[in-house]
Amino acid sequence: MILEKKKAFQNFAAAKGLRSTRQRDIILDIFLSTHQHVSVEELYLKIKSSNPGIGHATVYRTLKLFAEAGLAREILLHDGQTRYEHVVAGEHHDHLVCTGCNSIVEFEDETIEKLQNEIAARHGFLIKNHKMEIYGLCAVCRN
Amino acid sequence: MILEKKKAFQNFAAAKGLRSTRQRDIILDIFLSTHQHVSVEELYLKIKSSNPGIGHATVYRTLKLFAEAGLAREILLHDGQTRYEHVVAGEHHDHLVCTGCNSIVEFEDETIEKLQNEIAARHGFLIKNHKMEIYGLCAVCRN
DNA sequence: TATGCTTTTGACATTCATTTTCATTTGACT
DNA sequence: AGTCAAATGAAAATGAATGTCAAAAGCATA
Ligand SMILES: [Mn+2]
Ligand SMILES: [Mn+2]
Ligand SMILES: [Zn+2]
Ligand SMILES: [Zn+2]
Repeated sequence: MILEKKKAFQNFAAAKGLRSTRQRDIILDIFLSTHQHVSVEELYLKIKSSNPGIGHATVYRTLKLFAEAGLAREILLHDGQTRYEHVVAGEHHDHLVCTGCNSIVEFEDETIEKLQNEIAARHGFLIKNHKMEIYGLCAVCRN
Repeated sequence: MILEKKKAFQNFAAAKGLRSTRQRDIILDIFLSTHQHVSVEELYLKIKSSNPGIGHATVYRTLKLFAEAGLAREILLHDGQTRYEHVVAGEHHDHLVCTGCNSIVEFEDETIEKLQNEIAARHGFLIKNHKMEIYGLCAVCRN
């Protein structure tokens, strides 16, 4: 799965005429080894610990590339930090976010997705993407 | 309706021991006279034109109060600006956002709201709020 | 392997929304 | 009027993200 993603990025890079660089390899490795919903800063720090040379700007730039390549999805929750999560081909999910402990639970709901399409159609919208987040307290934090 | 909101803020302020100030009155008046989904900056400029003395910080602080008082809802779209919209008691809606012309269409969907509650319950979450935005091109911009 | 051209990088500066600071002003109560 | 905490606003600070640009690195070609 990790190999597939590396392959996918290689293909994307080749198609776009991007060069293969040590930095991009490292950042991809570390991103793929990371849990879901990493903030750019978290990732940057993790990268720095093994590769002190890599700069802030490069991490930002490279994550945008991953998103463009379809490997990563940008997530904007309400903490002022951009996060990225792994994209699993053909899958989609939304998020339950605990405002107590910041944990995130993922969920999928076919019916909601279908209703979203209907709503968009009814208003003549052509959907590009959507976001849906439910904020509240998780089972642990509500007590 | 405007009077009710002013009353509601008075009550909120009284309950919280907040003082009644000229600035808060002005900001509330202008907020209530404003169309939906105003950015803080837009509101600030509108306020300044009639009341040059009022500061940036006060507008930010006061809008947060309105949100806390239940008069306003903070809306974070993806343009880096915080917006506020009017809250109509007992009503809730979500947004279709056109990435072409930045227009916003509001919609309500009972079924989706119900499904959200079920999902949260299934995961033991206590919902505080949620956001759902569908991004795409409106009927005009898709052509 | 060396050359030449172009992309990429990273240190640093910059931007921009929002928050903080803090001296001054103001509201509310006596 | 006097007291005092709350509120204000100008200016500075913050912090995420982006822009700049000289130096470094990739890659095609000789
Ligand atoms: Mn996720
Ligand atoms: Mn709205
Ligand atoms: Zn929690
Ligand atoms: Zn449009």
